[in-house]
Amino acid sequence: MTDVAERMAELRRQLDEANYRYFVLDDPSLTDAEYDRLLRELEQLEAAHPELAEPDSPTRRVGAAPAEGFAEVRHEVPMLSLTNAFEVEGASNEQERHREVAEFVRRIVEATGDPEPEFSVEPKLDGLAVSLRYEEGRLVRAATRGDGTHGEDVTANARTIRAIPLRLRGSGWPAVLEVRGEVFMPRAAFEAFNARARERGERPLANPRNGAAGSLRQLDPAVTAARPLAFFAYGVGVVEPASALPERHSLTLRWLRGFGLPICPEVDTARGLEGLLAYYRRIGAMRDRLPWDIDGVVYKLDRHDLQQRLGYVARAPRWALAHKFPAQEQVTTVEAIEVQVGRTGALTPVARLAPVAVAGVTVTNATLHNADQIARLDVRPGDRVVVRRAGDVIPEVVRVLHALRDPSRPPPPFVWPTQCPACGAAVVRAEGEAVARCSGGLYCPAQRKQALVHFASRRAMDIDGLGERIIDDLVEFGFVRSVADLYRLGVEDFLEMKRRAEARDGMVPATVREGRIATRWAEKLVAAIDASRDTTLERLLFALGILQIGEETAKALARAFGDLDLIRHADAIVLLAVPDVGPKVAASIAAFFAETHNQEVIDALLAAGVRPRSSGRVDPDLLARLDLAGLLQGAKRLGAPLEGLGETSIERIGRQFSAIEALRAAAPERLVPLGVAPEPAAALLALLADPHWGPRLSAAEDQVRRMRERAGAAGAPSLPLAGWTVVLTGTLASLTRDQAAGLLEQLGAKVAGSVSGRTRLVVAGEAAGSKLAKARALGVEVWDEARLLALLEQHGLRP
DNA sequence: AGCCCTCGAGTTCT
DNA sequence: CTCGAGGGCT
Repeated sequence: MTDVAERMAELRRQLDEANYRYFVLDDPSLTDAEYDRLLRELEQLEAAHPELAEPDSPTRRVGAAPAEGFAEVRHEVPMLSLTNAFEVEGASNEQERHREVAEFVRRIVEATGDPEPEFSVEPKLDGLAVSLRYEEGRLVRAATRGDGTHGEDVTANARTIRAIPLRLRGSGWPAVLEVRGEVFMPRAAFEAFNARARERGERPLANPRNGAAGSLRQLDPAVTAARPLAFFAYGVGVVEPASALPERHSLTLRWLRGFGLPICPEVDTARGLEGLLAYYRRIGAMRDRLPWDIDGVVYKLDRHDLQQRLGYVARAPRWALAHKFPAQEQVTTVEAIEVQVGRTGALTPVARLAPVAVAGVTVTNATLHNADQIARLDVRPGDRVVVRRAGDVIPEVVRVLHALRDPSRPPPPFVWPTQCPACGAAVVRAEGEAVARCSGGLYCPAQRKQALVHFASRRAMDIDGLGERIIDDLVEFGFVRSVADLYRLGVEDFLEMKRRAEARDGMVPATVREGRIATRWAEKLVAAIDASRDTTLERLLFALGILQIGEETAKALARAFGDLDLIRHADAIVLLAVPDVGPKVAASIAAFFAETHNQEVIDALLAAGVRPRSSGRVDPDLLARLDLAGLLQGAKRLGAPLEGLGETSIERIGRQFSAIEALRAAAPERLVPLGVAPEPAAALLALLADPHWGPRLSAAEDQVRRMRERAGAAGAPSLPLAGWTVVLTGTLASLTRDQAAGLLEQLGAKVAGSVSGRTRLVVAGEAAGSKLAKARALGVEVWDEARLLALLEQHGLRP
């Protein structure tokens, strides 16, 4: 019993503290979810042990006393709080999951005798509740809720909110009307406000709710006026004469709207439990698309006379219920901060979290991105943190609850490692770059493993079943060092690997017990590896894991050269002629192929029977760009010392000379008639004599010559959509987006993800959204699916 | 020289 | 999905 009493005291202390910080200081230390959880625990304990309940318990009041600086206002008709209902986690069916709502409806059915009572339903906005008093149609006072009976006078601030009318419209209003509603900050306004604040170097608001609450409690109304606040009315307080009030809540809202008061557009009515839950689901589904933050929906028995009959429990009406959505933010503890090593050696800090349920899934990890982010958040092992699922998918640490740190023993700050946690190599962070990298390269086991995972992944070599777990073991037991080793593995190798893994994990050797199944598994893997031998050049290029080479650049390279052999021996000068390849990317590719080890791996892959399919045809546009001028231009972009030699000069020189050799043999005087000043001319000839650049340019020229020979005189037939940038939007009926993109590319088009000035065509399927709108705004040509199919048909392509 | 767009890379959980 | 940075256009 003492334990229970202590726990209750602790809960009361925590809740009081949270109230104080939230209501008085506007600096919350707990999330709503955390606060609600503590409050409910205390409620349950008080219900189970009424003798230990205290009259001033946080469960008996809505908020803390008003802060100094605002006059106190007494609410004649108290501003009520609502009973909250939450989803029951892990419930097997709808009824059970919404048990509290079902009980709410059942009680009302019993009390009213109506088997399907009618409710007024509305979204529960996340803002600040206020009461607006209108006398003779004029706004005379605005007050915050405070503790429900005493609030703060915020008239001056409320008057600055444009959504709040200073005078009621029309003439049918009662002599005294108190309007209850929510002041909030629409999401877009919040984003815009913060963007501006950041531009000016001011502190951005933490979230729209705090933005609203903080703004209304500014002592200087000018500050409030600058904040983009909005208001929705959802009820009434004092109404004189009382007879003016309509008979139903839904009619009351309409009545208020008639006076020029904003009402939430999603307000509706619903019948019975099924009607309420349907509304809950409908609003829940559109939650992310709504322009304001909501944390649930509110159900109110529609008829006022029936409301009267049901009455109140403490401060909460029995005729209304707030049905809350599962929390999207939760508080948990950082158990450790670890550093992961990625495929490229990038070091990423990850917070290991005490497991916590956020919007339906259990979260245990959250990325911290990089050192800057850790510094910005000031997150340390042991900290209590607010976790959110960003975009409802990837968990992220929103902020650290620094107030909850024990000031006498603050946790030690996270120290960035100087050595790679996987291989011990030095950690380097290039100047001006956000990421730190392990310098171990392929000697680092973590990088090697990730390189293998990438190689096998779906968009690369697509080796089905070869996931991270298996690759870990293959590397650990020495079966595989490079990607080429995969093609040497047999069924027995996989079985042996599994036996060792099981022995290591101290498991019953299932391989032995379930020999058949294990053998089937190994055979499948070997077959999947075998199947990957038949691949395309672009997939293989992507799979190699060359820094800066993703799917798109791999595709561009494959399309331009049409042959692996040309690419793996190409100089950066030649690579630069590929569209979307600039100096950095070209250098990265050349550096990769300059490594003997990488060339050996490619040889081993080819020897193992990997056959990258490719057109075998050099893109004529590429060759066109690789004339003498193109080569010189490329050398200049790669840092060759050709200051003062402009583009037009290079063009002229290229037209005048047939080849590098001819230029090298030329006297400087021959360049002068071309309009080239003496110094740049000398610089150019010096470059050709330079022991590094001279031979390099000649070699590049040789490469281009070989490519020309290979291309032959035929020349490529031009494709119907060559040079077109096409964007797909909406859902196509007869083919997937990927298929459509593939077919369009076969016609020579470049398929982009978003509409811009460069877009030549938009293909719009069903339910096309913003991209279509933007295309129309920009006057971009728009096709429907039928038109696309007709074009494909015309060129012998079928979905 | 500066801006806009696109691409690459990393991330979570079922 | 989000960030950062590379590439190319104005």
